[in-house]
Amino acid sequence: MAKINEVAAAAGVSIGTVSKFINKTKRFSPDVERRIAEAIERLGYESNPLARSMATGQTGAVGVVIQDILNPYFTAMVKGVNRIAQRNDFVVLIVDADENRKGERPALTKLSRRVDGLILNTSMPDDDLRWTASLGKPVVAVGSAPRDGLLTLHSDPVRAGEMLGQHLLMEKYQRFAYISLPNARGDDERRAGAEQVLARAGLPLRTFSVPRATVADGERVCASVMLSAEPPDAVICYNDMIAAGFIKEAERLGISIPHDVAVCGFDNLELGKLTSPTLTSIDTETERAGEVAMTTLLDALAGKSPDPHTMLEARLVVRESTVRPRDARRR
Amino acid sequence: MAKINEVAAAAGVSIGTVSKFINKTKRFSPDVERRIAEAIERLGYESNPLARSMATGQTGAVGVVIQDILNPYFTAMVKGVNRIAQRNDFVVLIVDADENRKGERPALTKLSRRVDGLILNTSMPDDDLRWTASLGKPVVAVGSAPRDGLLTLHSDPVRAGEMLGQHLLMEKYQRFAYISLPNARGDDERRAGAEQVLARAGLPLRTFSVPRATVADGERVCASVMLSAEPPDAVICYNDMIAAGFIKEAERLGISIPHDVAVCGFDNLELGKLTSPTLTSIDTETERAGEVAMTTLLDALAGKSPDPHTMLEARLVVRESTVRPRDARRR
DNA sequence: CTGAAAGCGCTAACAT
DNA sequence: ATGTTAGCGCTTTCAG
Repeated sequence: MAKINEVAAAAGVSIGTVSKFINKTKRFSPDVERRIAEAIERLGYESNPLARSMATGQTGAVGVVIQDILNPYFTAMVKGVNRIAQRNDFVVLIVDADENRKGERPALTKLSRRVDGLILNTSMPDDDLRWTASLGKPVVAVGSAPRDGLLTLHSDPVRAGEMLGQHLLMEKYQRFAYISLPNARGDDERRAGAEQVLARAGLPLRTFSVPRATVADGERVCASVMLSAEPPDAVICYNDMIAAGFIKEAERLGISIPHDVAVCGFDNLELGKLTSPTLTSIDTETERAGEVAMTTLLDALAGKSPDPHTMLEARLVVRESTVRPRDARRR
Repeated sequence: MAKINEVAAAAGVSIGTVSKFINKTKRFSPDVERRIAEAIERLGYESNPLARSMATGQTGAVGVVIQDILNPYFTAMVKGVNRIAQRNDFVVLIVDADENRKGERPALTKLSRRVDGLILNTSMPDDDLRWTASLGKPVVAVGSAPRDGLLTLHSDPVRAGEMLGQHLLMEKYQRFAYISLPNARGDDERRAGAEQVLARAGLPLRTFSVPRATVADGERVCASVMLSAEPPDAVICYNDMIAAGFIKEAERLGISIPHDVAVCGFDNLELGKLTSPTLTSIDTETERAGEVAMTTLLDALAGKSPDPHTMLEARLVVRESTVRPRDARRR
């Protein structure tokens, strides 16, 4: 691979001139420019990004940390990030937190040395999150409440929980359960939102929990929730993965949705359109969130001081899993 | 952030000594080692990976190019790659080919400068694929037939098509259709495999096609396939995304699966367990493929010359979408 | 067993 | 308008 000095030699100019030409940081006489361009072309020269980073202190890379790449919620965000990144000639470095052996901090420290900024979408203890500000690079925390020193981007999870609760009340459900993913980001808030709305109607919310946000865990929890003395007639799941598993297992158990029980989740994943019945959920425009996160980061890197805290509006997406046919509801 | 010279100064040794100590490339007297360790600890020193790369020519990064990060097939592979990468202190750089504006070659050239090796899982013209060998870095092509100059990893797509065809024949289906994704990797082979098996039974295979491998496209094609003069009673889709969409739309159209038509796909995505009926598919152990790809790459980087061409066994996973209840089949 | 110094390829401030 | 040169932070050969 040709180096800048070879190009300079071939074009009969100095190495500095080539550098300036490449970075468009200075113009030269048409003759010189032509010679350089021609040399670059002929040698197939491409500037070495590492050497460039070394000299400029900028990497042209961003780090994205997500909880689990198998969860479409996270990949949707990555899609958005990727789109904006590639458009701006940035490269994205991805870390799957679930696969990370050695705690968050060491991993983040290592990662941060290789990138200009970070986008975080994980359930990370509050302490760790706050600590990231000390990395000396801009970080966008997706799904986190506003916080000094960080750029954040989120949609109100309490509000989302309320929407689901309110919707279920309007559909005349009576006995509510919440499937929690303890310690996950937004878990408490989603639950609290639903709980508040139900409490206002004088109705309690029972909580169950699963260890991971997977379809398999949703399946596993279904029987223990539904085959009990007083099963709920409406269950709100921490996310759509769990909800989808729950629905599938209910089908196997001969439990009819939404006739026997309503089921809903959060994130509005595409798989919610594939289940039978289709899944009611909360849409948070995840892909767009990724775009916004990356745009915000780029602005910060460009010294534009963007809005530090962006709030995205959540939307209730009602599908079959929570809506009883008219006559059934009347009983 | 502390630099190596500060550590050296603090420990009262030379900068070279610190470097050797860090890289365990040489041992020193207990006293010196203690002093260095202590200085590193106290200053919170971490070696700058960029400078290190500059000096060694190694980046500790791999590039992964996938077709579409929204397709779980690709993310499953990335999961596997990520696992092995993180275990070996490698970082992964991801590129979504669908979001890539400027052709494959420029994008790959740029990417390759930042990494030690590449893992490719895209549908790329054969020419381009062959060309990647000239990048001067090891590349693992997942899902590609063996090819000189490249490391490859794939499971026989013709065989996979055969399995599905044979299975459908055994279930006594008669009128077959294939939903193709033209130019996609393995499309021709999957189709050919099925076609051969059916031809042996004297049965033809009609081909339809979709522009993208998405659920939405599967939904869209369903009506035009099924609401025609002589609709098929068994359809093989290029992948599970298309198949899942097809199934969902069939449900809406009042077409019963597998009673009216059998549907199957490739990749054995998790969403195939969520549809109703559940989806018959071909499992290619995608996540493991990612692990193997990364392991192979690491071996190549370590100069171990691994098996250049690995073949993974595909497996037929029969679910509800292709199996008629006994009595229905007897008619 | 430890130190000095020459690079890795490029940028940017300073000369000319 | 173009050239010179001192770094960027680290590794590694070669001396001592």
